[in-house]
Amino acid sequence: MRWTQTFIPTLKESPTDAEIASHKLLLRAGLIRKLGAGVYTFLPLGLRALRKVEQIIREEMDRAGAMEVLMPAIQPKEIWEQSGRYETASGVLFKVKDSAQRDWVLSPTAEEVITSLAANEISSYRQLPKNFYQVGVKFRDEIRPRFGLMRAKEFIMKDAYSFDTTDEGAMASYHKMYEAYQRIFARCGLKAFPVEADTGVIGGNYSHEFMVPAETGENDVVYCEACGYAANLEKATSGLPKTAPRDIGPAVEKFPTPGVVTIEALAKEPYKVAANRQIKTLVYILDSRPVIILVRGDDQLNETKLMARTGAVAVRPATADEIVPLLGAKPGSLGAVVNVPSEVPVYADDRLQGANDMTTGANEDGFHFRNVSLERDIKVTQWFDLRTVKVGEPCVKCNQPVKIQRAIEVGHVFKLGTKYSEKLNALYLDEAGKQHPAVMGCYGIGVTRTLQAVIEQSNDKDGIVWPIGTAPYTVCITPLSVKPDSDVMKLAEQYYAELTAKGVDVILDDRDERPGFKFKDSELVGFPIRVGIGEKSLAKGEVEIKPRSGQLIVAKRDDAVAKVLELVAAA
RNA sequence: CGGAGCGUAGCUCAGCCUGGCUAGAGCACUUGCUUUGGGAGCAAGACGUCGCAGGUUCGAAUCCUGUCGCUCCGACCA
Repeated sequence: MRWTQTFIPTLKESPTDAEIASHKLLLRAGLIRKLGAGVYTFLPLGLRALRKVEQIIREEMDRAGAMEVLMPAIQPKEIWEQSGRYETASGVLFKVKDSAQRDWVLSPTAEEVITSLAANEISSYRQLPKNFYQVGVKFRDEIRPRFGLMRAKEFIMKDAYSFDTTDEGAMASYHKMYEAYQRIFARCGLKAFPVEADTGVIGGNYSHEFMVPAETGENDVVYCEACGYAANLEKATSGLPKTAPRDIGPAVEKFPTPGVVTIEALAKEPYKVAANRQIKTLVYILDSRPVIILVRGDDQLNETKLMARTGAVAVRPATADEIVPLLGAKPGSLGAVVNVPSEVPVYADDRLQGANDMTTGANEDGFHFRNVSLERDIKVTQWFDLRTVKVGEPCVKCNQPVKIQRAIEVGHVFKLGTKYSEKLNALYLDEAGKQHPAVMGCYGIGVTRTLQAVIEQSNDKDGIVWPIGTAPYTVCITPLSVKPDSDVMKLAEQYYAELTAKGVDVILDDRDERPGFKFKDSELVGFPIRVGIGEKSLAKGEVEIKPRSGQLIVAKRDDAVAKVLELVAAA
């Protein structure tokens, strides 16, 4: 491709709405343009990079035995109601009506469609296992689109769905995808690693996310350098011991605490109750039903765990107006010792199990109880792991201190089980003629997000530093004179023809611009290899090869193509 | 949805508080000349419903009301 024949609108300054490096560079390097919040046009260069990522994904999915299909992005409301997700995923579903007032969903994912297909087309164990995938546009009614392609209303996703006869088969399918994902991200030039993950409204019981470490990510990953344990903070547990029991008096004791409504205030003079000897009492509304939640004073409730443990679809903290009539006191004086309505369940964090000598609110403004025993004084409906892990806690597997890292989620694999196949009747007959639901898995990769993650991970002060696998063009030939009959331009044309014939993606910067301008542009866009041809060095029979991330190489004019091919092969 | 902020040329922004003649700068763009190994110089030029609607006023980019869009923080997040 010749630079003058494509469209690469680079910007010296970055538009104000870009906040993070990768978003700025996507705009500045002329890869994308914004149409509206979370909605972007891919320009020629951006589309080429996107296609590279897609191509890698297709090759690895095919290699792993999956088949490509293409499913509708417009889906009837009914199948979403059948799976139950019309309600549970309601917050992010794009819902539309056609002119006949029929309801449709713009697809955020395709479990319903593929499972309907399997229900109709697959009837025998002889047809299994199968894994279908597609690459296409997905929609999500993001409340707040952010960071360019990272969190958009419309994006490209690769989604795959496996069907097996048995749980073991499903695990095998899962692992094939898990391995394919590792290959895909490595080929994209990304440092991505798998972590244990929550399954959210997709459902299922086993799941990993593929994370790219980045401070601008929207996830926190807990990991242990000693043993390799890694989990999303929403899922992670640690090896902290339970609260140590002590010798205590025979009964709880009420004491006045006027104006004290925080853990911190109670920890100070004159009360001096350490946070780890306090019970934090929270009231939440789980699917419109109030519950009391107890965690230790120095712990934070993890709302994702709360949803996962209770199966709730929507959780939110109760408001003060809801709490007062329920427990008789305002937040800050709440507890679960007395005055707990019998229909309100009490869920307590495991770490409080067996704890005593604790202090908690008395459900009376301005009063607390001390000398509280969880066992003796509180009727706990159910114990759960509900707390959020903190940096430095002992690893749940090996007891070494864990670390926490921000990260971008680029892929997610789920073992779904039979949740969808049961609801949508994807049944098969086994050898004995007995009917079973297929055991499913689903596997997503955010393609556009992956592209941006590559840029977020690979850039410097001058611009993007494309890994060779995802670069829109691998080589940029930069003649410093573009006069058609000049030796410089003739050689540039020759290199262009030779490299193109060898299957290398080459762009020839044939713009009649000053050298500095062209150099800056090629570095901003980030082509992995630049071949510079100038009159002065050519007079000595030399040209310059500049890897974007390495030292300048001076090559003889007749060796340059071989040298470039060598660099491409080595990458 | 709660909080904060911003909408003026393709981009970055000034002007608004304290209303006043013809709405500005830099970059980008067009033409010419010069320049030619790290985002050139000079000259000339083109580009604006000042987000939109209404109001106040002799007069509104500027003040008021409404509305739409965008950004950030929070909530949310397959």
